[in-house]
Amino acid sequence: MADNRQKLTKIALSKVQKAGLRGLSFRTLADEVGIKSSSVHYHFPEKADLAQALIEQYSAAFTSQLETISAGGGSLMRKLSRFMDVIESVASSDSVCLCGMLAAELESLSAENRYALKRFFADMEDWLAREIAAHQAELSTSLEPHQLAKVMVSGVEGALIVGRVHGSTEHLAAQRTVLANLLRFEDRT
Amino acid sequence: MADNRQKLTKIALSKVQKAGLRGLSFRTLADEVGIKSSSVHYHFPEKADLAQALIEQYSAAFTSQLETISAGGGSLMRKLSRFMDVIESVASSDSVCLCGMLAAELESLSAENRYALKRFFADMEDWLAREIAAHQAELSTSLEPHQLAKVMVSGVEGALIVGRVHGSTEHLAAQRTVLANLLRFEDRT
DNA sequence: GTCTATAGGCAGATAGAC
DNA sequence: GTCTATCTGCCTATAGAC
Repeated sequence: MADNRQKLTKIALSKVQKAGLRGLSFRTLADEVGIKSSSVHYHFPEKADLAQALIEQYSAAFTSQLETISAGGGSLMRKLSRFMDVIESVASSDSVCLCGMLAAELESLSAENRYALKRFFADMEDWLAREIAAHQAELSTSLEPHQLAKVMVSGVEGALIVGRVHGSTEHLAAQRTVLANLLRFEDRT
Repeated sequence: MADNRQKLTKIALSKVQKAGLRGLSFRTLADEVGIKSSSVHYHFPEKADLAQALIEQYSAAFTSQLETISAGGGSLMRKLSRFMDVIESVASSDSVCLCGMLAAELESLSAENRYALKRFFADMEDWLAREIAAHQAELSTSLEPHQLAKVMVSGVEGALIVGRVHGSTEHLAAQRTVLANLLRFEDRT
């Protein structure tokens, strides 16, 4: 089937979010799809090609969700709350953010993989900074939007990784609470 | 030499902070110390034993630094700034926090390793929460100390991992700036 | 697109000599 | 404590048939 490529990326994404790229072998991946590892190499010649496909797919889906949030309008509180919803949705069942996981494995990634990773984090930061700047009047702080955005990016990635160790989502929840505290007004949307 | 055990943990620590536990092999580790891999197994029968020694050593050193900060007294700003100094000192040269790295590799760790990891993060959080609670009057927020502490733990771990992707310490610096903004008074110590 | 078969390498771990 | 030697297993990747 031609859609085995899709099955591969789908299963691989879930596996890498749990065990990392190193924790995924072409053999076990092939087994789960019901083909042989050599067939996986047909779709993705090298492991770095699979990783690249995962990052690009994941980034595109993420960006698309952020655009939906922007288009939905409303207060900054509403937007940031929905941003946290998106982050939370990837945290289920022993998984962390794909790119947070790969960032930990940075040393074993190809140059192309690394560049795509950089872009993912930069895009997230830029989106946050843009939204914050557009709603600065709602903020109870005069900190630079990009400073706040950097803290948020670090915060959610760290919360996913550390939270998983404790088997809880309390770190993400704390992130939400502190975030809300930075806002001058309550959510009225 | 009997102190080969020390050499092993020293080199292993540095390697794991860069490449992860999976990125370290008994063979290459042995090479760097100038012995054979079977001799490494003499000191650490299984890889999990080496990991355990690393976590415990790292945790003890970290705790000791936090105690020094507490004993030094001064304002909360001063203490948190020194806390950030400690975090920054592990960030040099493509390294992240040992426990942040291992947290990403959680799925491949032994039960004992996982428990030691949990304790590391819990201890850091408890220290932060304790200091915050003791200086609550200096805070410009009424958030729960443990909520703030969780955000800081997530924040610094995430900043190390994400910052490394960009080859910069800006994420850690942003953490510092936002932290300072939570404080009501300026540093007068 | 998928298969069989395999090359070639590296991993963790152990046995037994010294 | 360290060595040589080796077992066993897994990995990425490729060649060539179908």
